[in-house]
Amino acid sequence: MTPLAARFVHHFGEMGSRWGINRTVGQIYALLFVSPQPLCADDLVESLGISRSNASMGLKELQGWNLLRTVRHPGNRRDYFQTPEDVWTIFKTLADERRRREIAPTLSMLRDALMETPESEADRHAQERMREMSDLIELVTDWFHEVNRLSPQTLEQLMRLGGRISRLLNRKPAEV
Amino acid sequence: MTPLAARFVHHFGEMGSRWGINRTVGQIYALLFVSPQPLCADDLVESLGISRSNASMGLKELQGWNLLRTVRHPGNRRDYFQTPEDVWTIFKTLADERRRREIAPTLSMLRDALMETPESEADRHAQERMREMSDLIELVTDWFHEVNRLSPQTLEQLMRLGGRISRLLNRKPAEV
DNA sequence: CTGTAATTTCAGAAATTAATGAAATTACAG
DNA sequence: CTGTAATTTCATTAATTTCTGAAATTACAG
Repeated sequence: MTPLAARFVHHFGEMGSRWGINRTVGQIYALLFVSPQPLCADDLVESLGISRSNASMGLKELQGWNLLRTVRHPGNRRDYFQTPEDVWTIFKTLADERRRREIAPTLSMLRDALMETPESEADRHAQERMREMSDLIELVTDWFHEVNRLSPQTLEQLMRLGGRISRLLNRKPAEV
Repeated sequence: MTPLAARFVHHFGEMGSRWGINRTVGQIYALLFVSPQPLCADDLVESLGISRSNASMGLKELQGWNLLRTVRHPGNRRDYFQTPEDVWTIFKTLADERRRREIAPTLSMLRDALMETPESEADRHAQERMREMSDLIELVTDWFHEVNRLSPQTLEQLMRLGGRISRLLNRKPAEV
């Protein structure tokens, strides 16, 4: 690994805990992301100085996130791994997976709680708050899900528009 | 705490680790969020069965995220805490803080790395990948930042539009 | 098929993170 | 001011998470 790549890999290791992944998983993904060719588990062991089993678990974790592509060479029984070429693909996958793991369970809990008949004034108030949270989360995640289906070009167009979006929205409905 | 509130609080405790906060912090915020009135540290100690020092540290952590409002009653030296009334405010604060903590450091590292002169073909490729990542992150976070400044009404309008946004974007530029 | 290279599993060790209780500090009611 | 209620700090303990090495399993080259 060159010093440049090492800095990148090191940073991903450090940030890992803030992003809800462990150091090794962060480093593995960083290394695969900047690598010019796919790497096998033993490459990771050597470059990152980790155990073979740790490499295996890290790769499995990343595969569970749908963040890896596997490549096989005929006449060689090793698995080689790479990240998707297109960074938008990575971004969308990350967004989808985080929605599934970090938001969907909460939405489901909220829906259940909102079905209950409140037993007291305190419950009534709690349900009101939960309703507000539920509506907001649903609105934001459904929107994100929709927008995530747009083509990278349309998405970029939308992003570049930024806050000027409000001008578009303030036209009269018939125009839209 | 009623069973309904307890379920909500328990869920936030469980999800804490996925969200990058500890169990106690998650539970404190959940309890304050559904509580009809502001609570003091000792209320949290009693309701959550945690130590006084843990309550203090949890509250400090949440204040560091700008997620709490403090209320004081004259003639009483206790601090009372509540969450903002408007869930959009909470959402925006969360988004801003996460950008600052989880994304800004990476962007800064990428900018530094992209200033370096590549020493090899591998470095050249690594920088190309970092450039792609940097551009994407910058585009998305700047956009998010802009959109976060819109009024809750405009924001809701945009969200409700969902994927139909592409129709608006496909008009000829002069119209926009 | 067979032998073995490659991967995975998993129990325990190591490292990290969270929570407690006692002591120190702060801040305000009287 | 003063006394004390309230909060914060911090060293220690507890809990959790991560990592390793050995053993088991898988899968494919020959």
